[in-house]
Amino acid sequence: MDFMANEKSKTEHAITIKEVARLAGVSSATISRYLNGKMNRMSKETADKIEKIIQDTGFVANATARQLSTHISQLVAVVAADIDDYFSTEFFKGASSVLEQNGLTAILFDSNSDKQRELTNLKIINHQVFDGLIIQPLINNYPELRGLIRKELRTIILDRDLHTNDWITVETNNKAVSQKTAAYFLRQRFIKCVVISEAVAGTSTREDRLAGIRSIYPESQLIEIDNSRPFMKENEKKVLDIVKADRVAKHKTLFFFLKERLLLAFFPTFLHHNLLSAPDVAITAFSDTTIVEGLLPASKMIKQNPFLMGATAAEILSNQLKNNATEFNTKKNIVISAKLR
Amino acid sequence: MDFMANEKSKTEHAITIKEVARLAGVSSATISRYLNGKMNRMSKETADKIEKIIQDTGFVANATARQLSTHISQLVAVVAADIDDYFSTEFFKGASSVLEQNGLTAILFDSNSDKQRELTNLKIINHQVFDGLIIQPLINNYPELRGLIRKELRTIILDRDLHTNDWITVETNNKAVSQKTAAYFLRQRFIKCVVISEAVAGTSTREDRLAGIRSIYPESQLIEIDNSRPFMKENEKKVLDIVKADRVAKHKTLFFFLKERLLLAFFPTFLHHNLLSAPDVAITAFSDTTIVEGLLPASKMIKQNPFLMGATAAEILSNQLKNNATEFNTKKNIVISAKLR
DNA sequence: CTGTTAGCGCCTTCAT
DNA sequence: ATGAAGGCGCTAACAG
Repeated sequence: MDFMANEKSKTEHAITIKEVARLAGVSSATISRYLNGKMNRMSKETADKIEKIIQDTGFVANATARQLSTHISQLVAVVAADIDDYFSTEFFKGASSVLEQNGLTAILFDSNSDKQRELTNLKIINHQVFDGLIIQPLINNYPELRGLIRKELRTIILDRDLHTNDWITVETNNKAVSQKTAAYFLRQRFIKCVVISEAVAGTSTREDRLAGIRSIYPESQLIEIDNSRPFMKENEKKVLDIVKADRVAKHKTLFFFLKERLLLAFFPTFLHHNLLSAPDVAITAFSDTTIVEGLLPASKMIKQNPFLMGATAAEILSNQLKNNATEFNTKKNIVISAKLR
Repeated sequence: MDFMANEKSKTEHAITIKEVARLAGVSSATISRYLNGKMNRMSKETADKIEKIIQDTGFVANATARQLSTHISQLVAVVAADIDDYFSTEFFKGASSVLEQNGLTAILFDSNSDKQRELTNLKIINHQVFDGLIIQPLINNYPELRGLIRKELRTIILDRDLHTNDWITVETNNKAVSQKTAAYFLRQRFIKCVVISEAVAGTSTREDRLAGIRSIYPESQLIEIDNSRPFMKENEKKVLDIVKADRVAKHKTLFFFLKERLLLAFFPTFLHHNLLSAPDVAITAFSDTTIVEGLLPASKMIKQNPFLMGATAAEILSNQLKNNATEFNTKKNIVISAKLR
C-alpha cells in the first residue's frame, strides 16, 4: 500500500532529448538537429536509429524549453470580444486557417464582453509566450490599450477602429454600408427609421453604423437595449406603439437592428403582430448567420465577412512574422466590405 | 536613414529579471522571491525598491522560463468540438470562470468539427505547456484518443461518453431526457415521431438521444441531414409529405430535432405552412439558446446546462491539480441533467 | 534578509 | 557527421 503511494508520488517526468540521445547512443545535439529537420547534417543510419527510438519511447519535445532557447513559439493569440457572437468565432476560424497554412497555431482567448477579462487575457499574453496577437478589443481608446500590450508583440486590430497608425487594422465599412442600406430603404419610401442596438457609446462599430444611418435619417429614433436585464416586455411595447403611431400618420417605418441577436429577440413580436409582411414595415439588420435568411427571406440584410477579416489579419501577421524586421505594409487600415443582400 | 534600420534590426529583447536585479542593486534571487510574493523573505525597503524598478521598466517576467523551471504553467487547454455551437462556447465560459477562481487560465482550442484539426490541437497540447485538459472530443473511441494524450496530463472528458474509467467524464443525461420527452408527447397522443439529426453513427450524444426516443417510439423515422450540402429543398419536401400523409391517416406527429440549429433551419418551413400552431403537429428539440423560446413559446424544449457542465469539469480538474498526487474522485462519470421545459 | 549556484530541456556555435 | 559546452530567464535549495 505504502509503496504504491510512493510509486505515485514519484512525479512522472516525461522523457527528454537527453534520454533519447543516450538510448540512440548519440549526443543530444544530434537529436536536436533531427527534431529540427536538419537531416543533411547526419548520416542516414543515425537518423533512422533516432526515428525508431522516438517512435518507441513516444518522445515529444518540450516546447517550453525550445521556446526559451529560440524565443519563438509559433503561437498566435487571438482575442475575441465574445465567443457567443458568430462574428467572433467566424473571424477566429478565418485567422486560424490562414495561420495554420503558415505553420502557426492560433489560440483563442474570450474576453466575454468584459473589459476586466480582456485585461486578464492581455496580461497572460504579455508573458512572452506568443509571437503575435490579433485582437478584437473591448477597450476603445488607443493610449489605454497601448499600455496593455508589450511593444515587441506584433499586433493586428480587428473589427474596431482605434484611430491610430501604430497597429494595422482590419475592419468592416460599417458607416458606408449602413448609409447605403438606409438610402436603399428611403428610396422605398420608408421615411421613418428606428434603430435598435445595445449601448452605442464607446463601441466604434455601433457608433459608425449609427452615424451612417443618421446621415440618411437624421431624425432616426434609437432604442438602446440594456443587456443586463430582461428587456422584452417594455421594448416590445415601444415597437408596437411606434408602429401604431406611424400607421395613424401613414408613415412607412424601417426597423434597423445593429445586431442579429436583437432582431432574433424581436422576431416573435413582429411575427405575432403580423408585421413581417406588412407593407408599411421593413426590417433590416447586420446579420451574419443564415438563420435570418430563412426567417425573413424577402428582407435585405447586411452581411459582413468575418471569416475573410480574420484570414486577412492572419495573412498580414504571418508576413510580418516571416520578414522579421521588415515592414512592407503601407496600408494601415484595411477594409473588408459588408454587402447588402 | 541607415542607422535607423540598424536601430530596428537590433532585436528588442525584453528586459529580464537579471537586469531588474542590477538596477535594484540586489541579486536575481531576490527579484524572483518578490515576483513570487515571498515578501516575508526580504526587507520592506528592498521590496519597495524592486516595485519601483518594475514599475519604471515595465518588466514582465518571462512565463516560459518560469515554466521550464517549475514544470507548471497554470494553463488549462479546453478543446471544443466546434465553437460555432452555443453549447461549446458556453461550456468554455463555465470552465473558464471556475478555473480563473482557482488561479488557472483556460485556453480555448477549436476542433472545427474536423478530426484532423482535433489531432493537430492535441499534438500542440502534448508539448508539455498545459497543466490540464478538458476536451469535448470528436474521436469517439477510447484507444485512439488515449494514444493522443500524454499519460501525465490531467484530463476530463466533456459531453461525450467514451466508455472508459481512465478519464473522468462530465455529460448530459441524453438518453434519459430524450426518453422522458418522447414519453411526454406520446401521452399527448402524438403517436408518430420523426427525428431530425445530423449523422447519428459515431457521435455518442446523438446515439444516446436516438436510443432514448426509440425506447418510446420504436418505429420513429430518422431524417439525417448531410451538412456538407444545401439541404433544405429536398428535406422540406420530406417533412411536408409526412405531414400530409399523417393527416390523411389522422395521426398526430412529433418532430424531434436533436440539434437546435436544425430546428432553426426548418422553422421557416413550419412557419410558412402554418404548422406551428397546428394541433396535429408538435415540435421539440435540444435547444440551448433562448432564440427558440421566443419563436415557439408554447413548445416544450430540452435545455442542457453547458455552463454548469464546463464549471463542473473545471472544478474537478482544479482539485486534481491542487491535491497533486491524490485522487479522491470515486465517481468517474458525472451527469448534469438536461431539463424539459 | 540576501547572495551563490545549479539546474529545467532544448538550441547553437565551435571544434573535431 | 557528430560532440562539447554555454546560454535562454527563472526557480529553489543551500549558505551565510
